Amino acid sequence: MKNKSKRLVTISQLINTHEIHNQEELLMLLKDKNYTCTQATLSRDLKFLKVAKIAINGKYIYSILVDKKNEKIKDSTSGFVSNGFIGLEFAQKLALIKTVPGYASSLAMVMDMSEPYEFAGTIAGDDTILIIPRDGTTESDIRHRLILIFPELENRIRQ
Amino acid sequence: MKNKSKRLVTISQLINTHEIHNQEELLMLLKDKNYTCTQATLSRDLKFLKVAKIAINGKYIYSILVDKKNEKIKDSTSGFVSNGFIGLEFAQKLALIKTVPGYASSLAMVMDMSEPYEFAGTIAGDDTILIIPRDGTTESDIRHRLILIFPELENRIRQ
DNA sequence: TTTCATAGCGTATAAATATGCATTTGCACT
DNA sequence: AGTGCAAATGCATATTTATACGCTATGAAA
Repeated sequence: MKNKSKRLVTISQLINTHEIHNQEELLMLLKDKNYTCTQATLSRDLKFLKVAKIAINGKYIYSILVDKKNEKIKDSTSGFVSNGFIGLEFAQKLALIKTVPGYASSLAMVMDMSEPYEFAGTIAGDDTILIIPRDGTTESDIRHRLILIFPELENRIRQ
Repeated sequence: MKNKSKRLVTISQLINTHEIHNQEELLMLLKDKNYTCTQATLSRDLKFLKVAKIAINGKYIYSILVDKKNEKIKDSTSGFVSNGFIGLEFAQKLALIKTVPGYASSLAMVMDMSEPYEFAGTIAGDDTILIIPRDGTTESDIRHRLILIFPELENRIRQ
């Protein structure tokens, strides 16, 4: 169960680093990394990750549109930025992230850059970020999305 | 034979203007425009056009990647007092206005000056304004109020 | 005009993907 | 520990998509 978010992170990494042509192939790659699941689960994962299958010179490969940006951000700043993270809390259908004073806007900026569907918008103060979830988005959806953006915070984001 | 290129153009237009969930649906839309072909042909066309099927909001829709980016670029360049306005959205009974980075507070200030009854309050970040509607205020009320404040944005505010 | 070569496409079907349903698992709360 | 819930997942299958194969139409070259 709590394997899911790790698997999602792994999948998005694999997709960014490999040419994956179908879900069977992805299944194998995951098996190599000691994740066992079925094609059905992958289908659901790919849906969640907004992975697209697209033709590139005659072949179909998977690609993550939004998370490609993520990758770039992560490379440079994410590790540093997420230092400011203190905690996540939900109230009135809204998500609130507490940060070290001064860190809120940079954290929010990183979050916004990948334009996650689940976030209708975010507003950052000095030490608090307010995330307004899109209607229909669950607390769990928000958590998963945040883990994708900040994998290193998984333990603290997971419920 | 030379019908193909026309069809391809039509297809890409349809994809940019409709939410198409599968090739059957596209087939129907094409039939409406007097193109007759089979699913097999569409599959080849979509491959050629590098169209991707991607999950948005729980549904799968086709999208042409390059054109999506263009759209985003277009959105953030217009010219008026309401310069920075990018978009309006409702979530969790709140209204969210997206602006060009840096523009949120000036836009919010303009809105606040007329002290609209419908707004219990507004909070501006860097590129997002959160409007908290008074209890009993509907989405439609908010839209009308915003149109009064920014008449030039009517098309983009009206649902 | 005849002959090739090739692009375009339909048919049938293979391959790939999505999903309804049932089951299991983990968690919160007694 | 026991109960109830919701998330996670597998299984089986429906749905969707890709493609092998063969036919036709078109144009180029002889």
